[in-house]
Amino acid sequence: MESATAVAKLNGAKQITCNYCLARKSCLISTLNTNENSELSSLINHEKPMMKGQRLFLQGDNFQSLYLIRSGCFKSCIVDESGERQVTGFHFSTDILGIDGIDSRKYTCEVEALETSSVCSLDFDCFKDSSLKTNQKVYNRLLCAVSCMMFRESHLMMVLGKMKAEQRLAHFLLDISQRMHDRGESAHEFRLSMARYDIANYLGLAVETVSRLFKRLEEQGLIVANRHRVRLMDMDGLHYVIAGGYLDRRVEKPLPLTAAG
Amino acid sequence: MESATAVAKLNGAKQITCNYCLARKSCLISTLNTNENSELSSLINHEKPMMKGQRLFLQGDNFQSLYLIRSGCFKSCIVDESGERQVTGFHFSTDILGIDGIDSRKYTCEVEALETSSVCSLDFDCFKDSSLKTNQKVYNRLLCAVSCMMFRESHLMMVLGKMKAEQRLAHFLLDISQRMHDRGESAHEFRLSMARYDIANYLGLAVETVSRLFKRLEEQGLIVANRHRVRLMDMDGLHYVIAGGYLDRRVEKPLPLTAAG
DNA sequence: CGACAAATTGACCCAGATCAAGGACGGTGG
DNA sequence: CCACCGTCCTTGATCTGGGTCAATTTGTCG
Repeated sequence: MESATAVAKLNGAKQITCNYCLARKSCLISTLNTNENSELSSLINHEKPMMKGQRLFLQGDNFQSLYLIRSGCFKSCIVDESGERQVTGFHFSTDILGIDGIDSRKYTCEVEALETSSVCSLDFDCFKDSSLKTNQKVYNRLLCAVSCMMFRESHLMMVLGKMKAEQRLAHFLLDISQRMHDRGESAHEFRLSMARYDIANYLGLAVETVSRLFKRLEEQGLIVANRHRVRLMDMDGLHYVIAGGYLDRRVEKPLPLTAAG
Repeated sequence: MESATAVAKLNGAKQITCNYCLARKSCLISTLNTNENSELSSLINHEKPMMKGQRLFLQGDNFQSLYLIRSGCFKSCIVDESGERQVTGFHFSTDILGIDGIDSRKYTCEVEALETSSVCSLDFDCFKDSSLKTNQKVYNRLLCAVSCMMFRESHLMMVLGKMKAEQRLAHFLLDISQRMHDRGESAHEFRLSMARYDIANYLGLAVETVSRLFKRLEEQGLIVANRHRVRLMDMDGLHYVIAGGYLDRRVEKPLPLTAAG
């Protein structure tokens, strides 16, 4: 309910510096920020933490800032006329939010914190002017980030367009795993902050199906899942599932030997 | 088969100028190009026309240029390990191709002409340096174009994730219609250069389903379709279908009047 | 005109949606 | 600390949209 850009306005949290930011090593602008205390750093607003369920901005809000995720987890979704939501992505530390608003000057999706999270905001116009004038490397990094997101999205189309339910979930898990790894966390065990409902919506499946699939992957010995905690036991196996491998293996029930054998 | 960046190298077609380009009015750099004969214009390479089936670049090719579509129609797709293709988009005049390669310096999808088409190429590094130094408006327009593409893609997720087959096709037709309109062509009647197979793949459906759906939409009096030629008869009706409206109306068979009426 | 690819149409069936009940958690208040 | 409640998750039973297989039909191009 807590609307949107409101967050951007209650800036009194300026005491936080980039120096201890966990996302610093792969932040859009951190590298420059540490070396030369450039004028860019004055554009960064360290917002105060957001609670689970709070929205960073709503679809249709006026675009003003880009947001860099410092910690936590967000989901983005678009809402159609009838109010139906489609989850379009999950976002972790160092991801950039709000790029969709650059062209239309309105955010075209809404973003919600899935757990206690924090972001830095970056007034886009100031950022643009400043980075174009004084530090073009930063502007380039933005473009690279975008290019990278497009790569991710096109692969998601493969998932939604061509894969079966079990493959979709396996892909989803490996994708999260990879992103965790990229952030220096364990690729084998992590927390899934999002609800089953969100995963289902994101993958274009019913919640019940997702639930059954978690069970099935577990029966196949590929993962161990308990609510939000997930451990990947057999990454190769998961890759094999995506490639169309054993679609119905049960680990504990090998086929009984028969006389025919 | 005709590989890739090869096209970029056979540049002897420099005699073509932007002045008569059909895509000029909404080209990434045309506006500047006409006013001041900026140094940007020297970076634009008017490639010679491509034949149907020819590839602009392949997945994995080294990234060097962005391409602006002058005329024609392209499809982009990604290829997985097993060689399966997923169509990720269709592209018309003024669209920009190759953005996906900026980050990784490799094109991450392949692009193929669906009919005789032509493009301009733009060496990205030169373009970047030049536009950052002398004309930042252009660089901004690139970012806007990207932002715009992301908007399109997120909506596509809605289509693939939540919609039923008939809704997907209706959405697809209206999307093409809108883009034709944006380019100054008829929104009500146009040519679909892509094969049914490509549409099916793009929408995550079977070819047979697409075929049946074209028929169904025709029976409902919403469109008239003959192979590659399509006329939208009832745009509101199509919107209604997307919203979940009449899922099985037959136009020529109204319910017979009964005594109960 | 013949041959090959694209599109259509029909018949059948299964993955996954939907409907309907529980069960397990997490937060709140006593 | 426990009891209550609402929400999220799981599990089972049933139904159906659309995938798959197979057979024509229609274009298209040499």
